[in-house]
Amino acid sequence: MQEFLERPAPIVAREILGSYLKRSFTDGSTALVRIVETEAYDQSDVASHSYNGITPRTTVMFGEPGHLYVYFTYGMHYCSNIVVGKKGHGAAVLIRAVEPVSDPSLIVKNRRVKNILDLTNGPAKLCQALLITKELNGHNLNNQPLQLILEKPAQNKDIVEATRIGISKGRELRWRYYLKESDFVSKKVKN
DNA sequence: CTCTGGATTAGCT
DNA sequence: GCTAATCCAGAGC
Repeated sequence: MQEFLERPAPIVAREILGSYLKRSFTDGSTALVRIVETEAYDQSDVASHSYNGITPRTTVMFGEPGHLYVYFTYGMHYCSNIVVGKKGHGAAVLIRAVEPVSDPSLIVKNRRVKNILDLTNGPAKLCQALLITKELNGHNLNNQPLQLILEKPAQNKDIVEATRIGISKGRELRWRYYLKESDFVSKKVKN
């Protein structure tokens, strides 16, 4: 786990597609989801929160890989990242979309959605569905109540590489990755 | 201290 | 396609 995560963010972002997150809720239920879309950020990248070095917010990003970096944005949303790279590198992988593996009804109650496909197909949506808030900022993903379960990397032919979404700087980097066959990807590249 | 803009989303036109 | 919702981190003074 540590070795896998200690590599550069774009590599981990690509290879972590298909891995699982397991969320345990306080009522005893658990939800299993599969990561289908990610973006990479690191300190050399103007779009990254870590670009200007360690601040109160980015301390977690500069800490141990395998921990969760949760940030609050647009006055109402949380987004989740997995800290990657060696300690001190300030790199992370934003989880942009997951798809439910276990019974979706366990998490659908956390969000009001008409279409099941809208349940977890965005970085803030999946945080809402899995009840991820700043309380979990800095959480070690080896532990309850949120665990990362690594799987073998997907094949290149199943992965699409694209530009990142929602940023104004750093548009030239193609650091977004998603699984071509997933219906839960937030936004696919047009053909 | 003040100001700016954001790794978004839902709902409406 | 457009925009309101709604807060706070970070920068500049």
